[in-house]
Amino acid sequence: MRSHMCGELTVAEVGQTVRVCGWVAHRRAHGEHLAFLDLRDHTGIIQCVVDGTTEARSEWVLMVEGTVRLRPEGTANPELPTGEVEIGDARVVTLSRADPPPFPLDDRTETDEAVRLRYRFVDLRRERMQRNLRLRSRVVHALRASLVADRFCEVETPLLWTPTPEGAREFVVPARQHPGKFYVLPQSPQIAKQLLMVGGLDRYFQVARCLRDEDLRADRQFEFTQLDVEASFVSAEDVRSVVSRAVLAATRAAGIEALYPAGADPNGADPNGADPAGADPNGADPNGADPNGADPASIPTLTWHDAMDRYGTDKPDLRIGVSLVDLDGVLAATEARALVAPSRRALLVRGGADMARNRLDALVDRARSLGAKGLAWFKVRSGEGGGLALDSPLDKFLSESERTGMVEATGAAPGDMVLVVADEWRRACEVLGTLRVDLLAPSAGEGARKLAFCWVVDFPLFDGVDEEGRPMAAHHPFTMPHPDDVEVMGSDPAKVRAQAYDLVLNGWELGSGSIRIHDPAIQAAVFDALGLSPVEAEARFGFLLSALRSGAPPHGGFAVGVDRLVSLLAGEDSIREVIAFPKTQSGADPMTGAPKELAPSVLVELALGVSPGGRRAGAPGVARTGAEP
RNA sequence: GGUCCUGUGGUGCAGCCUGGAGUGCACGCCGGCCUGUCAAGCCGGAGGUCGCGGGUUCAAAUCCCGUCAGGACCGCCA
Repeated sequence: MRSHMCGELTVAEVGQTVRVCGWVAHRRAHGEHLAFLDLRDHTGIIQCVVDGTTEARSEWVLMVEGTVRLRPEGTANPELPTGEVEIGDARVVTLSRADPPPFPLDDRTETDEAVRLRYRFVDLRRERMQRNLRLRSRVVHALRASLVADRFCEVETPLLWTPTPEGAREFVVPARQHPGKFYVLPQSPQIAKQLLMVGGLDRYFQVARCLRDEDLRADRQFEFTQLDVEASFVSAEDVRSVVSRAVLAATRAAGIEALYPAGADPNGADPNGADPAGADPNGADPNGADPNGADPASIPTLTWHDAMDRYGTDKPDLRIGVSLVDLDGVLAATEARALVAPSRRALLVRGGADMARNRLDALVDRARSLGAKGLAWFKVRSGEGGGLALDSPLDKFLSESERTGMVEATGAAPGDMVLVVADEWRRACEVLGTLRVDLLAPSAGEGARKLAFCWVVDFPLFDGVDEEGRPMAAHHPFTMPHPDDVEVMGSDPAKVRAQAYDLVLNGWELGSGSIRIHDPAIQAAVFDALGLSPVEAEARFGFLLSALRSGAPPHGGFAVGVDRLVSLLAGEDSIREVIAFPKTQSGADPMTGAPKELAPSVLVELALGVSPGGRRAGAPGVARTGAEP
């Protein structure tokens, strides 16, 4: 039907008769003798010159045949890649007419997202969406190629799975042939992939759809995609190496070569000097000869404890070249009662000394809302005789050695500000860690091309307690405890480290994984620590426990959040921008009108009854749904 | 379950705080003119349940209450 793509016509094609197909991006009619049609496909735009008039309008679908020629002297358009040439003597065939577009398709105006989603089939024509979805395709292809090169085998697992009442709320599917019984859609293929290891698949991966019926966010949809990985006879390092190679291949497929930081200066390095990865976005070749060329060691690893201690979070943003500072030594004997606590941590804010009082008050409020008892601030100024002075309500309680100690420990200089939280260790770190991101994180625009991956390892096995005071699994209940900590599992569960690890990118958790328990005895001990009785455990996970008794290889794995990875690589704040047909925050689809009620006959066949009193029982708002074309 | 922001011709916004005629801007749409434009230009025109309901008021886009929708966040997301 077509001989060329719109965006690929150049001076090399001058003189050729070509046929292109696409949508009318712009029409410029000059009376009865001349009209210009800008024809668009996903490769770009080409100007077609009609000698006469045209009835074509915006977004009509045309086939245009004509001769490529150089544009007349002085009429080239340097803004267009095809701007040197045009299709002359254009003969136009209308393939499809179109209503006027419901919103502008250029990227200059930001249209309301509900309108975009209602007409998503039109929204997807926009350059931004084409770029994002094609980036996603390259990234997923690179991930697959990397794992295949590492001898992994892609296996599909069931979508109609069995309820495993742990963790996220599950989507439920009625079983027509078993009235009153239900399948559920998998929160992840976690157990299935462990069974594949028992089944001798050795190295499995899947680009897997996962479904969780939890409230939606900018970075969360009901259904999302994970690169799911599991391997037998591997160490945690082996798994991380495989995943590192895959995500680094993905970043190269996205056209981003440079990682940041090469070596993080924990204190005071200026991140603005870093090279912002100026790679050609179209230059990456996902089919390159060696999909695993990058060195996985270029992703730094830190322990969970160090991440909490230095960055106040288990998902540190290493683009920020400032970390938290321990002031326990400096303030060991302080007279300042507000700074007496089990732990004192400080955050240096470069140039923060000119922060206005109302912003300071807002910071203190923010710290309190995060659970801190207070937030102390010290503005650093030049003092008498070249020394330094601190400007703070607490300054009068500090000794001279405490002043100089604080300044030296944080590396503060005149014009800077030091924030201090005195509290329990974890709370002090978490509060300052949040302020660190609030105050210092690069904006989406300036930070988008900087990629700071890191691995966080040695997570605690348990985190927090449930309503009945039992410890809860921090990762999931199949995670292998650290071998040195197994013996204290019954006595001091909080001390038990897990062989679990997270991959973090720019302060976002990209995914997590662990070495799994392959020993039924250890699995039983973990279930016991979680307060799960043997009878309960057998009822819920009997098939898994049976598998572990049938010759289970040591194994471990990982899952990468593909939507988040792609949105970070694309520089988008919301994963909805890298998903073709996402749902709104309330879980609706403005295009199809889903979710909808079912005909009573369908409910009868499924042996389902709908109880009255549901919030949308009367179904007002039906008139607003459904963009029937 | 909760907090906050938003809702005004097809699109993006202003108007709201301080009530007084559906007032304004830009784009788009329709018609006319126009032989080198490229976000074409010039002239003219059409297009509105100010999300919805209730209240206050002589009078409500504007103030109050409720509700719906969209968004950000908390809870939640093993």
